[in-house]
Amino acid sequence: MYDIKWIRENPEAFDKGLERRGLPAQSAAILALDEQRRAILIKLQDAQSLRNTASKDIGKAKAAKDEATAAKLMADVAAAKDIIAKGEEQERQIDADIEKVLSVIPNTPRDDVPDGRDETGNTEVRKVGTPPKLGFAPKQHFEIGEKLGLLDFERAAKVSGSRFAFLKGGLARMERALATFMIDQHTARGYEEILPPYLVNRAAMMGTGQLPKFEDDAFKTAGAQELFLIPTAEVPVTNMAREQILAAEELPRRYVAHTPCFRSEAGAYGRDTRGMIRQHQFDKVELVILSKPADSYANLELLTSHAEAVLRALELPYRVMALCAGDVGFASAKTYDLEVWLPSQLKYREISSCSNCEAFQARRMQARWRNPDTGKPEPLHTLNGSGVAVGRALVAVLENYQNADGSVGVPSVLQPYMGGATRISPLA
RNA sequence: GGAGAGGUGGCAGAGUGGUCGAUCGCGCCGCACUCGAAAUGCGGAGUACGGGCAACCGUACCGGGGGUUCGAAUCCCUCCCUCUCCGCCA
Repeated sequence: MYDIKWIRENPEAFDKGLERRGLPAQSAAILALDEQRRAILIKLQDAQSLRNTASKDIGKAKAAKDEATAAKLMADVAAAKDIIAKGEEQERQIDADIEKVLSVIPNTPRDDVPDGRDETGNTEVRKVGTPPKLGFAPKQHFEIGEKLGLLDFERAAKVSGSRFAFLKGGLARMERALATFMIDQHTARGYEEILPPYLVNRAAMMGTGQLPKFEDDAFKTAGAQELFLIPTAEVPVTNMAREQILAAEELPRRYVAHTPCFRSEAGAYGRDTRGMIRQHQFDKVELVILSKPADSYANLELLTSHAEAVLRALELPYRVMALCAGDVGFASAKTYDLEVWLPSQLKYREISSCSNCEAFQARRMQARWRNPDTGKPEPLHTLNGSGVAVGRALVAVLENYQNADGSVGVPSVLQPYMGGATRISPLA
């Protein structure tokens, strides 16, 4: 969400940001609404002011038993009331109009974000590790899992539908081991472990920017109480700061949360239909940082390096991509994606996305800090990143650690979490 | 699910129709005293929006929304939330 004052003062920068995202300029239309709003406000407040002073004088006149003056003043107030009622209605309307326009405008990409319309404009920042030489034709992760008898999409289709899976035995355990390992690694670096609600209200979804624009992507409860299944732990965890004013000493706050994530994948028909790459439900370990604005880009580098550390520890080859202006998410000003190597696809695939949303989400949820330089509450900066997607990490381990005989090696850092097992074999 | 009690500024807690954006206390900031600190004294301090070059002025906000009234933190309706007891339950 934009600060309308900022648009007023920086209309060119605002339109430039929209243009970089491939959207038409909107500052003129928004500022016209803003002017209308102020004209309405001035009228309304004048009338309210008149009513307030007259009402006080009525009190005084009555106390002085001056009924004639009181009666005259009451007539004045009656006249002002009509203006007030109309003005309040107009203000409500114009506020709603402005909110409607602003709430669907994405964040401005930061200057150092590369130009580009879509993912083809993303640029590689660095590449770490080398793809394994397997010496045989690599299988896809779902072939490996099904052959082991530990991954079952057909049963899941009967129970839940497409894009769900049952994990069994060693695979289920490895998923759990991955998540626990990741959490342990992040808490050791000072992140506070959070177990948040998996259902959130509309305001929370608005706060982080999933709503109002992307309602189709979310699962929603059908009962009397409207709740959304979280598409990422970013939503509940970032919203912990909603309507708070944090002291400067409390920043940065670093949180790690392991949760299931639920996505309708409404626009993904036909993409990644087989396997676990794109599911309606998947687990993710999420990192969230609440930062002072001045530190937020240093924190983005740090956050990204912490997500990378997971892949390094698992010895999975990956690369870091800087998303271009046309590809950064709605709420983000700058995003790095981590992409992990999948031998069966001979491709790097997204496994983490690390974003600095600057004040965009903070303004939506009124998350502030008290700036000691000004003494005033100001929006803080919010960052989030996957550290990392657990389901996709499992996919990457299956493919990169597969053996010719169909078994799968266990990365050494995971072995302590799996009772010392060094490989996954079929269920006995 | 049933019964009751509440939601007021960073915290705690007054305020039941007018001069209340709101007493007092704690905490916070500044100043004085002190070598320094503590204690004490004096002073300051909410948030948002609008107007103004500024000093400053105005408007709104006492859980949300609506109503009564010339005037609402205070009265009425409604919704939400919290707490206590009972029931049920992992």
